[in-house]
Amino acid sequence: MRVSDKHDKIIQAAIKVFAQKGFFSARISDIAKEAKVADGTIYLYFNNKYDILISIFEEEIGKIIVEVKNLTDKEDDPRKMLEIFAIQHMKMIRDKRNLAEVLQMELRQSNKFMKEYRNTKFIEYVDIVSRIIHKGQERGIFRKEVMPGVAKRAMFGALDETARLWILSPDNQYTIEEAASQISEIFLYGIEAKA
Amino acid sequence: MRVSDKHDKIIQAAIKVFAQKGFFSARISDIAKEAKVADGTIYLYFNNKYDILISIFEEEIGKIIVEVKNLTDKEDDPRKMLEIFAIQHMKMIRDKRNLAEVLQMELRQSNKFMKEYRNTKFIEYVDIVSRIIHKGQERGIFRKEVMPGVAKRAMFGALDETARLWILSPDNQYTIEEAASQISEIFLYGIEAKA
DNA sequence: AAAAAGAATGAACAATCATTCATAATTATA
DNA sequence: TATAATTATGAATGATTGTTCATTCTTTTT
Repeated sequence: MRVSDKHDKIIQAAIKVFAQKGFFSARISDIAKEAKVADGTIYLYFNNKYDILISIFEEEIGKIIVEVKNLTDKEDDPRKMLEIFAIQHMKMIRDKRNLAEVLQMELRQSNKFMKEYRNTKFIEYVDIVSRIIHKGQERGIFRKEVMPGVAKRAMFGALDETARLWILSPDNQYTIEEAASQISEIFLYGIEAKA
Repeated sequence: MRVSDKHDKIIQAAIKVFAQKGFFSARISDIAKEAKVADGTIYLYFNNKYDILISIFEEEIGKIIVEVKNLTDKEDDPRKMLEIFAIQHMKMIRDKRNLAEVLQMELRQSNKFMKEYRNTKFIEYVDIVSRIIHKGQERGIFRKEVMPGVAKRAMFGALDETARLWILSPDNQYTIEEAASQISEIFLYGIEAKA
């Protein structure tokens, strides 16, 4: 087994365990068990428990950013781009539910216990929305009065919260795609310049 | 000093400490120190650490619900009601920042470690939005195609995420009131029936 | 095949804290 | 004022668990 395989096995196990129990309640021994590895082995690949979490942020968000950027960049119309972002974000959450839970839960309180760590990857991700909105405003498609800083957060928050509750009770009235297109529609009507 | 005073002193201290450190990193001794009380005294008023957190949820959210309900109920127009909710929510976060942090951070991961606890108070709060949207749809002010379940979450999520980042860096371009009215405007344009 | 290097193991360690409880201080009652 | 009842204290306890490291297993090199 290649070294990198074990690194990844631990990461994948940690995503699962963190998602189930949360960072603090998760035990190193839980992760080790899930990864089918001895407790001590984890410390051959990571410095400590935090380091595992940070690695999840860095590596896994990195992959998502690339994916979503590629897809939105294929479009030129900011309206379409916004819709694609919404749908991709939601699909990602559906397909990588454990990862999504870790990101959503721990991201929010990460600044509590990792004072020094700034999650630049995450900022980069949200800024995809920011740039789409900016582009739309430059072209006169979106209203100028809308503050881009507010709109991007609002858009992301709307998607994220909807996704969060969808995770908690997936036996829902609507599919994740329906939710995504509803939200992007609301935002498009909400921010586009009147004809 | 009346008994209830000490109960409240501990709650207020806990809000402060939980906001600063997060639930897990907060020590009972930190709370005791902040409340100017012995460690053991806390256990005369609360069963355990979780119990303090749950009490914060129950008691403090309860107060907020009453406030916001009273204010929105003074209005009859769903459009106005939505705006009032947005502004009140944001103002609350500005004025009770510590409380807001605790609610936002811990609420999200509370289901990870408190399996049995369902935060009915919180659901009640978000349902204020839900009912406003429903009302608007009944009157034909808001589009029927908008799914109320999605819209309420999207609205709440937008407010909450914007507030969250505002808390993290309050040296912002915009005031919390500006953000609130922007978001309610986006949503109103987004969901209202075309003339 | 023997020796060296590299990986993996998991029991043991040490530090951390939530919680308890014997004792003390305060307040109420007789 | 004496006694009982209530409230508060904080040192000690005990359970938990992240991390270490002596040892074993595996692979590579000579």
